[in-house]
Formats: sequence, C-alpha cells, structure tokens
Amino acid sequence: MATLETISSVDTSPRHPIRLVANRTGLTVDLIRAWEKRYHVVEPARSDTKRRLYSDYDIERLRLIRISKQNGRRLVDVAPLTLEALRDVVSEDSRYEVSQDVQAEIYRPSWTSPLESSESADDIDALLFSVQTMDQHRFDQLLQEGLVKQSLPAFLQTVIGPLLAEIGESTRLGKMRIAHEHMATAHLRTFIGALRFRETFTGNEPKIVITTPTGQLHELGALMVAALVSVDGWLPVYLGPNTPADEIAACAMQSGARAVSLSLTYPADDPRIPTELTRLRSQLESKIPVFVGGSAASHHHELINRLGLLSPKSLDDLRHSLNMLRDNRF
Amino acid sequence: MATLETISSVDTSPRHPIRLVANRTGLTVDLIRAWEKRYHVVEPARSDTKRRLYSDYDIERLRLIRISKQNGRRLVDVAPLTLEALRDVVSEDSRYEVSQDVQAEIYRPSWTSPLESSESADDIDALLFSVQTMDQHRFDQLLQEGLVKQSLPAFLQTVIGPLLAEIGESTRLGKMRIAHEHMATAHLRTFIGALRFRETFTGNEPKIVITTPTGQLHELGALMVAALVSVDGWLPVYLGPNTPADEIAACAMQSGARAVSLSLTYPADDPRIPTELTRLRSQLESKIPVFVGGSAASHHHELINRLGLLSPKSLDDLRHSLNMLRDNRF
DNA sequence: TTTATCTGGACAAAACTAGGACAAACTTGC
DNA sequence: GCAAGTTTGTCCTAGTTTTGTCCAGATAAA
Repeated sequence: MATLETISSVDTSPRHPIRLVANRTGLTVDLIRAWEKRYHVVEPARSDTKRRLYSDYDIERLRLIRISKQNGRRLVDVAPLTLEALRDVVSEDSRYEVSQDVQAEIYRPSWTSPLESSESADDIDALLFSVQTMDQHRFDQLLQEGLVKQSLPAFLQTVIGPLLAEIGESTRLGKMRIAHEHMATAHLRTFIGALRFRETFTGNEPKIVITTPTGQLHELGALMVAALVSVDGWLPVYLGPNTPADEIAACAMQSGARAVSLSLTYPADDPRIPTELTRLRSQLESKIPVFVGGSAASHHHELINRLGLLSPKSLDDLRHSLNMLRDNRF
Repeated sequence: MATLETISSVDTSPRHPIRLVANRTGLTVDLIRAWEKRYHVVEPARSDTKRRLYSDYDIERLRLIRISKQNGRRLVDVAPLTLEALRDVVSEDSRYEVSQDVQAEIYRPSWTSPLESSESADDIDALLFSVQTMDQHRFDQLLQEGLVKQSLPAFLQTVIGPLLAEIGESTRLGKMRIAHEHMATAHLRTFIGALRFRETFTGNEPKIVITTPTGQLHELGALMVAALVSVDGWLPVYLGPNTPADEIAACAMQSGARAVSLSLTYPADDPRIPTELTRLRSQLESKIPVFVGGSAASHHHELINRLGLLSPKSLDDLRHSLNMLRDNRF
C-alpha cells in the first residue's frame, strides 16, 4: 500500500510562514502565537530574522489540536502530545463523539476474510488513491472495471472487503479524512446496492430476508450479502440496517422467506444484540435458519450456538449453505 | 484498538474534561453537575484547579443512565447502580422499548412541497400497495416507469417526495410496519443513488458538495438533491449523511466545489445544528454559497439568515439559484 | 512607504465551579 | 380526581481559571 505510506509520513522541514499556517488550520495568527507562548504547542524554527517557519508536521499537529478542542478537550491536555498521540486521541473522540450510535459507516468490514490477496492489491491501491484525491468518477470506473475482471463473489471478497478494511483503518489512523471515508461509503452504498439488479428474477426464487439488527447501523456487509445471494438464485428481501427483531420476523413471515441473514459489525458489544437475537429466534418458525455474519459475529459465538443460529466462516461458506438449503439438501 | 472492543475492562483513569463528557453522552454540562450534586451519580476526580476529570468508566455509566432515562427509568433508581448492573437494566429494557432514539429513515420528506399533485396520485397509490405487499420487484418496476413518464425533477417532486411523506406517515400511524418502511427506504436509497449515473460527466462541470450535517442521519433528501443537480450540469460530490462541519469544509476546499448543499430533516431541534452551521460558514470561503433545505430548515430560519446561508423554498428554487451561480449571474 | 511579523502585556470572553432558585412533570396520599 | 409533595431539568449569581483577541512599539519584507 505504497500510496498510504507516502501520505502518512509528514514533512518536518520548516518552510511555511505563519499566515499560511493560519489559513490552513483555520486558527488566527494571534492564537497560534498565544498557544506557543503559553503552552509551547508548537515551537517553530526561525528564519535568520526571527520569522517563524512551520513544517507540515507542525501544521498537522495544529489542525488536530483544533479538532480536539472542538471535541471538548482542553488545550493543556493536548498541547504536549505528539502527532501520533494526537491522531489517536482525535480518532478515539470522533468515534464516540456525537451520541453513541452515530458513526461513520465503515470500521471493520463485514464478512471479510483477512487474506491479503496480492492478486487484487493493485486494484485496491488504485481505488484508495482515487478516494484520497476525491476523484469520484475514477472511483466508479475502477469499481466497474474490477467487476468485469472477476466474478461478483470473487470481486466482493478480494476487492470490496479489503478496500473497506483499508479505508476504515486509514481513517482511524488519521491518514485519510472522514470526508474521504464518507464519500467512498456513499458511493459503495449505491454501487453494491445496484449490483443485485444485474440479475433477472422470475419471482419463483426462494426468498431470504437480509438486514442488521437494532443498534447495528452499518449496512454495507448486509448489502454485500444481498448482492451475493442474488447470483445464486435467491431473491433478497433487503431491509437496510437497524431493524428490530419483531419486524424481521414479521417480514420473513409475510414474504414467506426461507432464510434470514444478519450482519454484525459495530458496536460489537451492543447490549441489545443478545436480546434481539433471542427474540428473533423465538418468533421465527424453527425451520427457517438464521445466518449471522460480520466481523462482530465472533463476539457472540456462544450465544449463536446456544440459540441454534448459523455462523458461516466466510462468504463462500454462506453461499454453500444457502445452495444446500435451496436444493433441500439441508 | 482492542481497548474499546473488549468493554469488559473499562479504563478508570481520569482524563476527560466535562465538556467532552457532555459531547459524548449527549447530556448537558449543567445536567451532569446537577446529577453529581444530587445523587452522586458520578464523583469525578479533580485537577489541581478543581476542574472535573472523568474516566471512560464514568462516561459509560452516564451514557447508560441517559438511555435508562429515555426508557422511562427514574434517576434515583439507576443512579447508584454499577456499570454492570446498568448494562443489565438497559438490555432488559430494550426488550420492550421499540428502539428509542433510532428512528426509521423517513419521517418527513425533505425538500418537498406539500402539494397533493392529483396527477401522480395513482402512481403513488400503486407504489404504496407494492410496499405493503412487500413486492419489491413491482416497486422497482413502478419507479422505473414513473421516471419514464416525466422528467427527473418532476418525478422527484411529484412522486418520490409525496411517497416518502405517505410512507412515513403510515408507519407513524401504525398502518404500515417498520419492516415495510425499511424495505422501501433501502430500495429508494439504491434507486435515487443510481439516478445521477444516468448523466454523463465531462469533468468540467462545477462541483457541489452535498451532505447532511452531524446528527442528521436521513440521507434521502440529500440524495435527491444530488440526482437533481446532476441534471443541470453540476457534478455532485456526495458525502452521505452525518458529516462534521470541518469535513464538509475540507472536502469543499479539496474538490474545489463552487457550492455546498445541506439537508435537514430529523431531529429538527438537534442542538448540534447551530454549532455545525456556524462552524461550516466560518471555515468556508465566503464566496461559496451554502444551501440549506429539508423540512427542518425552517426551524432554523433565523440562524440561516444571520449566517448568510441560503434557504431555497423548493427544489425548483434551488435549481434556479444553482443555474444562476453556474452561469456567474449570481 | 506600506504591509507583515515580532515581543510582551493587557484585557475580554468563555468556560468552569459552587450554591441555590424555580417551574414543569411526575408521584403519592387522601 | 385533586392537592401536596417529589423529582428533575434548566437557569441564575458570583467568583475563578482558561482561552481568545487586541494593542503598542520595534523590526523586517515588499
């Protein structure tokens, strides 16, 4: 991932005058000096005539400190931190920040094996680069091309999954901005959502209800599953994220679904998950299997076994189980 | 960042100022102090100048207590509980509460004039029926057909807008299940999201950043705007919902956008809205206009005027303003 | 010359603290 | 079902700390 490394290493050579720093960080010139005077927030190098000369490193620190202040941190607390420490603080804060359930979409990709499929590494790099440069058109183009190169299931597993992981990680480490992550997520939402319309349906396909339970707001994993199963002759009944157990059960009943698939990603330890899963299982006819996947599924391993839910190891595993079910060999 | 995932051990080292606690928990600063004074809900450590310093443990307790209150518990009852006991209480309650603050997407449609366009009433009825019968295929088919019958802007205004309103209202009144609403929302998300790809872009179009501010989770309004402006020769930079002001500004700068459009729907009185709008305006070059629309925009009428933001009356009004801007007749 | 930056200090605004008042919403007792 | 009490969120005052802005006079750059 050469692209990201080069971007994360920050230049420390002093060259920027204070005015430019003020413009870039959104701070005033006076304030930058006051911070230096009082807390030694940055100690810029000086020209031979005592003008302050800031480095990219300094600017980045000031930018992060400003964000920290907006998050409610006190200047005294964040002033002495290094760039790396600041990034940690900011990403920790922005994760919780606004009320518990409001998050950027990606954090951990769902249903993704961590294999470093070297095959698609270049594609992923190219995609990441287009995100960082905010080149939406290129991003879409690369997605389309990637889909031509390989089958949809392979594409989801070797490109989309790792891409999500990489974007989430980069944002968390401050290598990428939240805005980049948002743009990528929004595009992927549309792209993956549209995938299942590539298939034609007769109306006789077995149906599967796909969603995430209450509290789980990240829908990309579920959406990937919807796209995937439509390839194998299932008709996904996709409900989006955050559906209460009652509603999932009611929907399965009304639509006559043969299976239910849930995706769990974040937060992994939401206290509502056990209750929701239990209720779902009890309200659903017992012949309807419930698949639970996503990165947080392993957190509830014991519960899943106890309730008799199914927890496929991978997307392939899920497909295999569904094929069996469809052909009544379950 | 395993620290956050493995919740079982929560950090008890005091390090967070009260403002940050307020941000993270959604409580007000006053309230946190009042709770401490009256019930010793939390007894934070103090800095050497008597400032309160909270630990992660404290924050988590406060967060859970807030949720308990929303679930109808009395403060006196939950105040003395340990973190573990609180978790039990909350997960117990969530069994009966129908997802407290987590709302279905639709509530009030954004950017929609309330006209009862009798013209499209039949189309809307047919769409509603297909939602209630969970006939996804028919739903998609009707959407496609509707789009053929009239122009995209007209379609959005006379069909999609009223449809959203109707679905939201029906769900609220219990005529329709949450599952139906979820299904419709998820489909519409994909459908509207894909609309802008009907246009071809040269790359020379002026750009407009489209999103919703922090706290606003409903993206359909913003997505409609994105589809709409792409018809008029703008290139939307779509960021999805819930984007912090800093990020919006940074994105506008990086992409060289000529305008920003925000959609406000629910909750209308979120206390973060004034801060976010103010911050956005101050960080953005003043020559870049900010459009604020959606059903909740009128709630912030005064603020919008004071900050010099623009609040188009309708989708047509927005298009008109953007056409002027594009042709430098602003 | 005009504009930008420098230093040091003054001042003002904002945020925090403690204690208390008040009103709305909710409970309890009759 | 109503009155009296209790609970709870918000607001006020006044004193302290923290933080942001401004000024004056000097020096450097354009």
